Amino acid sequence: MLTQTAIRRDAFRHPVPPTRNIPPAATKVFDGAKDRKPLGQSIFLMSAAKSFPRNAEIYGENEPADYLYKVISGAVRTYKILSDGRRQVEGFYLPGDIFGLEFSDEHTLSAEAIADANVLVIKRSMLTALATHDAGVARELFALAGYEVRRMRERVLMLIKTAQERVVGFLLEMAERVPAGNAVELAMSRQDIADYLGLTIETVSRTLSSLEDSAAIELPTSRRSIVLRNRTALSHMNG
Amino acid sequence: MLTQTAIRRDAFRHPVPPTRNIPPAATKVFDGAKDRKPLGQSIFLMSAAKSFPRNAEIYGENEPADYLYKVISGAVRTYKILSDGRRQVEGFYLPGDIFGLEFSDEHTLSAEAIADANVLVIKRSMLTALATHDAGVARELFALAGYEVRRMRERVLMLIKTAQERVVGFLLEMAERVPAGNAVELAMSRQDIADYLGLTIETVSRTLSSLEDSAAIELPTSRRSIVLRNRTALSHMNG
DNA sequence: CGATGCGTTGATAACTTTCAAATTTAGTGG
DNA sequence: CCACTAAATTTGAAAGTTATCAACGCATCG
Repeated sequence: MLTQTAIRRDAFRHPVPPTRNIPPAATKVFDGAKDRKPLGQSIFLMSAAKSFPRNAEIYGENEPADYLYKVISGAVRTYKILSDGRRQVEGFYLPGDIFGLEFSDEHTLSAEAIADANVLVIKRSMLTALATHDAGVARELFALAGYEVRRMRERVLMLIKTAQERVVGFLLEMAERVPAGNAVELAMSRQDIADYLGLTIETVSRTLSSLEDSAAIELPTSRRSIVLRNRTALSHMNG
Repeated sequence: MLTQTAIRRDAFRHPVPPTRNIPPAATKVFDGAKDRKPLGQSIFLMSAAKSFPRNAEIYGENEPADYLYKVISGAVRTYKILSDGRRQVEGFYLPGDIFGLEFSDEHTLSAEAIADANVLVIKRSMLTALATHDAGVARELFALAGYEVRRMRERVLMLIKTAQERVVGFLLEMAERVPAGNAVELAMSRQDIADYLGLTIETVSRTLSSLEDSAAIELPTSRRSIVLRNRTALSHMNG
């Protein structure tokens, strides 16, 4: 919808940050992962780079799902708007994360850049073709699907819990995904978090304040940062 | 844990009910499904049959995930027990449904028979081997993972809604999965439903009563049956 | 430095859970 | 087939949690 920069074909030379210790990837199709190889190792070799300004739409629900994406920098959210206007944020994607995986012709979610984002893009038809001849690619695609399933199962588990447990779970999740000590830099707004957790922004805010009161976290003036003060206590609160 | 009958090797001759119009399966790995082929067509050709009495454990969390299962008759639930005793039911599996798909070495969920159940069982190592040589098997496994992802996404969407929306969503889901007109025969108890929807049994019961009061459904004396009286109204309530 | 939007806080209402008890169904044995 | 027991479900009342509506405070950016 909004701007998007030109597509370049030099993905090989892109300063791709080392893929973080994301999901364990399966080494054999449908086999358990013993070794923790980063995901999407060979999937994005032939990709193009693209960038999106803050709040730009990357793809929309019901649009053809012709590409797979990998975040290089910035952050992305996928979401769905319900008929009554509620928004459900399905996931946050940070550098190294892959998003846009679909199993039918159309996207079932929309994707937007939370902050200015650079992403790698690869055509799905290309991947399909590659997977036919390269077992490694097929394996990685399967591993990707597997990672998605596990992530979703954790998400379901989180959504049946109380507000405090959800917020704490979110903080711990983020702390794990952005390993920068105890200072967690959040790319997303409170509203994003609320829509991700199925809560209102007020409840998220109140819960954070309450966590600060109990000395479990600290809320610096820079609102997008949260410092974990007592992980043990937080883990305990996580259910 | 409980009894389990002998394993037979004559799965070919088993009166396998026609796979219902479950998930659309991809025809090409990572490709959208144009044709709606039933899932698990070739996966269970080499399977063994096994039966489990009501409430018997089929597998437990943290046990090695060495098999994939397909329901022939009866019903199965997968679930997880949280540290504080809460139970989260992850899914219900009816005849034709496949369960037990995992992406690591161990089961992340437990599975139990809701009613006396006959299931087909196939070794995962066998599938892995088959998939290496048979692209059809590999495709089906990928499609299965894709179906799981979509199911989970719908589940997440359901869990951010109100109690009434969840219950209505559950009823419509069941009506779709067990196409028997408007009389939905539920295999599971109210407690199972509650744990599936992240609600208490009282809330589920009250919501059903309320739906009956508004003439949207009818609750016959046989408690495991629910008649949908007004699907339009129900769909409207579904959000 | 002031507008502007994001985030926090307060008060109240709505919803869901909890605790308790009443009903009803499914089984069992006579 | 009926009475009886145990289990499941429903219903009621009160408490607890989260949402809603409203106002205020405070970063961010022009």
